[in-house]
Amino acid sequence: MSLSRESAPVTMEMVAKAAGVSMSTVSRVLTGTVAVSETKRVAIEKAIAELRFVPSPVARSLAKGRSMTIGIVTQAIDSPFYGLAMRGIEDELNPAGYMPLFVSGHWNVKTECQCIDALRARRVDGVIVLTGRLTDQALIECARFLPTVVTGRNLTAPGICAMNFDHFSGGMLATRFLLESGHRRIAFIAGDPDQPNSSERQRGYQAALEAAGIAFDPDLVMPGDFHEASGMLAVDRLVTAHIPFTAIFAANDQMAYGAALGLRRRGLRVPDDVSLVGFDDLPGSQYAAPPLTSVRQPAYELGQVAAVAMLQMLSGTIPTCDLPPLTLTTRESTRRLLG
Amino acid sequence: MSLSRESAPVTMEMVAKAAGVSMSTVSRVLTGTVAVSETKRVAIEKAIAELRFVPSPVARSLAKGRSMTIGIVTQAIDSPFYGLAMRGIEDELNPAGYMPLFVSGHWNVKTECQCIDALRARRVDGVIVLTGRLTDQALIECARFLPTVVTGRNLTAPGICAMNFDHFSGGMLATRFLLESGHRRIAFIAGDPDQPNSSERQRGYQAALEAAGIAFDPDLVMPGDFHEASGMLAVDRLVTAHIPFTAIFAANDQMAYGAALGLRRRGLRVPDDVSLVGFDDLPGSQYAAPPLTSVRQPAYELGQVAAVAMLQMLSGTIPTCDLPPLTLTTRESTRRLLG
DNA sequence: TTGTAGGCGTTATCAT
DNA sequence: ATGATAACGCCTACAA
Repeated sequence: MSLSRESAPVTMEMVAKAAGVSMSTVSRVLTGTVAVSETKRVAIEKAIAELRFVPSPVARSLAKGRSMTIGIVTQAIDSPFYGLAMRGIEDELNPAGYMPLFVSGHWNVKTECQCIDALRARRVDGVIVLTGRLTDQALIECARFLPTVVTGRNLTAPGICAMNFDHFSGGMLATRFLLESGHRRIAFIAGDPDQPNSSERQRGYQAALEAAGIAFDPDLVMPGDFHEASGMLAVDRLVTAHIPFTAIFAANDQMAYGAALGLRRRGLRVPDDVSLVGFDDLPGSQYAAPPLTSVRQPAYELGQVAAVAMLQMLSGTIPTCDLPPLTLTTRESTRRLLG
Repeated sequence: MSLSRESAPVTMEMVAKAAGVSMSTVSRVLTGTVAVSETKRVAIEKAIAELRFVPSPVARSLAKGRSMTIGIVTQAIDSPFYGLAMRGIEDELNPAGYMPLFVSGHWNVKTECQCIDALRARRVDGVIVLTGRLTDQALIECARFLPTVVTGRNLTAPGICAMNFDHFSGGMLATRFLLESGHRRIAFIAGDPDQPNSSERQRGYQAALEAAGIAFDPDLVMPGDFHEASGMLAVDRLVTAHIPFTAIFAANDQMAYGAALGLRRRGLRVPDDVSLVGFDDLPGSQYAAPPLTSVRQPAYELGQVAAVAMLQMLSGTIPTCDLPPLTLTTRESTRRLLG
């Protein structure tokens, strides 16, 4: 296994020698800043091709002070939701010559801070923070050094571009749909209260009830943490406490999956006995059994918009931080309640 | 938005000046290679802390020729299966001071090649390829320059550490379980034939049938591509063609989800009418409706083992490429067929 | 248009 | 133990 690998990479100096020119000239055709005589250019390009020379971004970074790398603080590299956003970022950044550097904050303020430090140490040219629990202050501090875009919160500060979906409206959307389907006893499974938009969704739920003239019943609100198990537990509690309900609105799809399983365990069918609505519209929701009605958060587009905004900041133009409105994807987990 | 950001980062030179020593000495306490007098050490450490100095990995890379970065060629940054592996990699690499650099090959040979080129250009210290469609030759070529570990295939070559689960055994495991549960008409939904281990799983299926003395019926084998839709389509075809079956073994969980939906659409219940087994045991399978019986591939552990192997190669020791055997996780999607 | 020289922020090799 | 000094590979004035 102790293999002697290929020697040092081809350098610009070798190219210059092969083409019979100076390194500066090579550098010029590489960067394309200044005109170079046709004859030398072809000679250099030939040498580059023959030697299979690739300029070192490391050296380039050191010389220019830019790394062509954007740091992305995601919460978990295996998150189904942020995975899509990462993909959107990737798809926008790569064509622009930038490379995303993904690090995971794990919904932990301290870890997220370390992520940002690590990214700054790596000399990234900008930072995109996908939600997380960082304080606004920490982000403002980050923006003092680097162009910063953050999703999942509203924040106006110099050097920061924040973008957020309207989770309140999303909460209303789902609840209103259930109300219009004839449901009156709608349980709500809340998300992790420590996460930014969790309570917004609940506020939307309550607002929709109020608008429909339905009294808010706190017994119908179950705590949750955005994971499947908490959705299942919520159903258990509801049933055990003999609290009547004909529909459930879970603050995210994962909890809805858990709730579906909980209902199944109790012999309750979806949607025949209970209608179920989630939030996020994860890719898997399309193939859940039954396919889940959910408030769609276009995560891929979120990533794209975030990346474009970063590119704009980098090029000195004013970033556009506008996100599309949330929509409801109706599938088979909900049904009209016949009066 | 045109904010004037903080000026250039603190350099070692500034630390040296502040501590009244030379840059070399600062470098020494940083790298900890050579002894430094106690008095100077504290002075330097004090200066580092006060100036909040962080050494530049970029400059360090240039000087040392190592970037402390490992390139990871994953197939999709949002893949549920490889997401777990990436997490395992991350969790092993970070404590060792290395940072993973994730790029996506999208199951496309050309893209994967570009990924490797991009990683080499970024001067990563090693490459981990998560499966993919690269030719063995391409990997051997890669290994000429960088320590390379690859998952999902068996390959013995200098400088390469390959690791793979025993998909044949996995296929047998699932099929044997169904056979032992009394099933005789077991349909198989195949995976993408272009992916390395796809046919291995099918071979295991056939071998198990043979071992049980059951004639292999090609009508029971449906083509698939590892995506949900193809699982659903397979069920459609099976039912439409009036091919009798009491169980389905899908070559991965995603197709099993699709199959479950297809069965549901046809009014067939799982597991009452049809038992269903998947392959991978994705996190979501635990909360599928019903929870899915599946051949468990410990993806997180795979990532860990791959990362450890890389670390071992980097440190010059012989890497261990052994993976745990595949196991079967039995859940509610399968039932004993009463004879 | 082209080449020379200096700098980017570290580490490593020398002397001392 | 410490301090100059030369790499590391590239970019960019500056000069020609």
